[in-house]
Amino acid sequence: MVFKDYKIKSRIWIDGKQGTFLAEGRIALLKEIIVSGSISAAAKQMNMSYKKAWEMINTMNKSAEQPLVVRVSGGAGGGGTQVTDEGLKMIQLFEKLNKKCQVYLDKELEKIFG
Amino acid sequence: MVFKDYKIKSRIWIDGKQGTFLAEGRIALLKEIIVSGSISAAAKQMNMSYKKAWEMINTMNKSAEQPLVVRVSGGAGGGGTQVTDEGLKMIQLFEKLNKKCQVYLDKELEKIFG
DNA sequence: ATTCGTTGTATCATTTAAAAAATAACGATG
DNA sequence: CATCGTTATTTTTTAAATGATACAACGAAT
Repeated sequence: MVFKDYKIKSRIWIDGKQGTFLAEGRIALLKEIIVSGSISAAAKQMNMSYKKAWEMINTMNKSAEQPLVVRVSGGAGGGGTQVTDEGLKMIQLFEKLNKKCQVYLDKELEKIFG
Repeated sequence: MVFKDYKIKSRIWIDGKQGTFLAEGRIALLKEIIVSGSISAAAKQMNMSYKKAWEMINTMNKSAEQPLVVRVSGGAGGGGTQVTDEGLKMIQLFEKLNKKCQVYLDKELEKIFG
């Protein structure tokens, strides 16, 4: 069994017209936004610059037919960001697909070298 | 059908003790080496620096139980590099797995949104 | 022992990407 | 209309990956 010391890893993402639509980091970002209700707080939590987080959110929203988040600038508390139902659906979709892919690959490797 | 404008993409790789063992670029490099019998020629063909190609080859060989390439320095023609049978097996394994992964993901997306 | 083209190694320059910082815009609220 | 913390944008700085260059080591062949 040569392959016991090796691990197979995978990364999936979904491309749209504007470039990358969904990927691991973006999903994590969405989940942090759900918790904090703020891009800046989510970015800080993830040790990511606000700019990068904003750009991710922006391209995601542009790529999506329906926005994944709604952003409010100004107002009481300065504003904030909410993940939409569409956003929740995308999170579930991506994570389900990602998990399935991992399981499949592990099984394939096992099938070949088991 | 919301997803007709989106494409799912994937990337797989195999990690060993020394870090990345097999990945897309390394497989392509191996294949170029088969053609040319030389690291430097393969690197040039791929628009890659010799140094980077050499480092890839080196970590691959260190991670493998049996070397994927044998390198000869000096001699008639200056030397050269040959891909071993083990190397050929790894190429086949990786490409097979990669292809299967793509097919699987496309099928999964179709199953959900078809 | 000279030649050859390759592998192998080190150094420096350049380009690119990421991070950080600074600033403006926003708008409900008191 | 001043305040607040957020979103949004621009600029600057830093770090990292990449590229280029140069040169030593190698060893069969002539």
